[in-house]
Amino acid sequence: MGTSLPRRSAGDGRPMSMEAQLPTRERLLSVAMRLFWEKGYNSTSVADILRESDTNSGSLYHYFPTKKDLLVGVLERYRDGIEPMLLLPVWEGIEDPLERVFALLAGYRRLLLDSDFRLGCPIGNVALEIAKPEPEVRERLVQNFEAWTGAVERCMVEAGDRIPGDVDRRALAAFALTAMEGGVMLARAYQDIGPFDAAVDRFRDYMARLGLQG
Amino acid sequence: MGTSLPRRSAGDGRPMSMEAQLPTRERLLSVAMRLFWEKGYNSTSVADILRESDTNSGSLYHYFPTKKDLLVGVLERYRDGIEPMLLLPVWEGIEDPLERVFALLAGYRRLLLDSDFRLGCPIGNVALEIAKPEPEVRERLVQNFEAWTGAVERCMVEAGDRIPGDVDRRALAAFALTAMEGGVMLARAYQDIGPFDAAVDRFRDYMARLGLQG
DNA sequence: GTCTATAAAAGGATAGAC
DNA sequence: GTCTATCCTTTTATAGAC
Repeated sequence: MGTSLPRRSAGDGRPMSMEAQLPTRERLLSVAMRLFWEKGYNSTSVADILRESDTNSGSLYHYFPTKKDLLVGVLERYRDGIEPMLLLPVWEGIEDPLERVFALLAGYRRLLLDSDFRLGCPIGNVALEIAKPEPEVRERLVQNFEAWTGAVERCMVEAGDRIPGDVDRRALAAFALTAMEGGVMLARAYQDIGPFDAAVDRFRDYMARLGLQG
Repeated sequence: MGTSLPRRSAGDGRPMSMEAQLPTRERLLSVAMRLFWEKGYNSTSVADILRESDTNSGSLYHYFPTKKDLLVGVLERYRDGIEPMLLLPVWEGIEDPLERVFALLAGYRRLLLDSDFRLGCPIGNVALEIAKPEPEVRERLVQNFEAWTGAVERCMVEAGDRIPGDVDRRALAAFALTAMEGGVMLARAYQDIGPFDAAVDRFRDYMARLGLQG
């Protein structure tokens, strides 16, 4: 009995989260993803991660020799989660490719509001937080931006002749990312969704004027 | 003799910088501005600031009871420096208000290139680095963004009927800020000026299409 | 792979003489 | 206002038994 049940008990009175049932390595990544997102990389200590994941130091350093290695693992999970965890939910029931672009932006809007402006883009945070990222980290940041931009670019391509043929789809997708990141930054500083909405409105207006000129 | 000369000698062999001649409080602010910009707030230790400013701990804590107070002072100096230190230099010899907007953006481009992508917008860095800024800090971040946006808005207003009357000048200025911040973030992550140029190009194209449709 | 214990350094901040 | 010395906490990381 109980052979493959989670070996850790909730006997300390703390509520048992879903994270608690994961195997150690996954549990560490899951908790680190959340804490890096909420508090930032530098402001999250290894001790924070050990406590919230109910893991011992020896186990963490068994899987991740340094804190930076843990960040690399987290960035890879963000990257691999863009399709299933970010795009799939916000694109549910939306077929129109251009509507999908704005549904994605609306997802960040929702996140800002639901978190009272504590959560924005986890990649953008790390990108500005770490002044001189080591190559391992920087490469994963770029991979995340590339995956995001690539997905939006495919929407722009699928929009076909609704966008004039001479407009660079890739550049349009990159501009959506730029506007999102800038909008998230300002909304968090102002603690007001206004600057984010303003950025999306300008981007939407740009798209509209592009179309009108086809 | 030597009554009002800087009381600190360069006898330790290190080169004497211009910062070294400032009174203590100014010297601390000057060095902290530079280090927060280069390394970020969290990654700059009080010890770093003391070493680079050749100051004793007691003096720093005499002027700034906590590290956060020092950050507040730095943010106020960034804010007050926007006109004289940022705008005045890049607008030198440029009278056309719309050209001034792009000259400002070109200033950030220059900064990224000259610093090999180590320096971007010091305000944007802090805005994303500090997950839950205390009110004192957050207010100064907003003041910086407001001062920047206000200056660009005045350019848009001065452009008069070159921008159609029904276009919101303030919204246009805010979009310039959004594009700049997003562009700087991506350029630093990619270590490539391409993403920044792409953002400015899209913004310029948007401005052009606005004008054409007046 | 997991556990406890702890090292070793860096962090922000303070005390008290001058 | 400045100086030296130092406190106390937190930090990342390691040792070595199980």
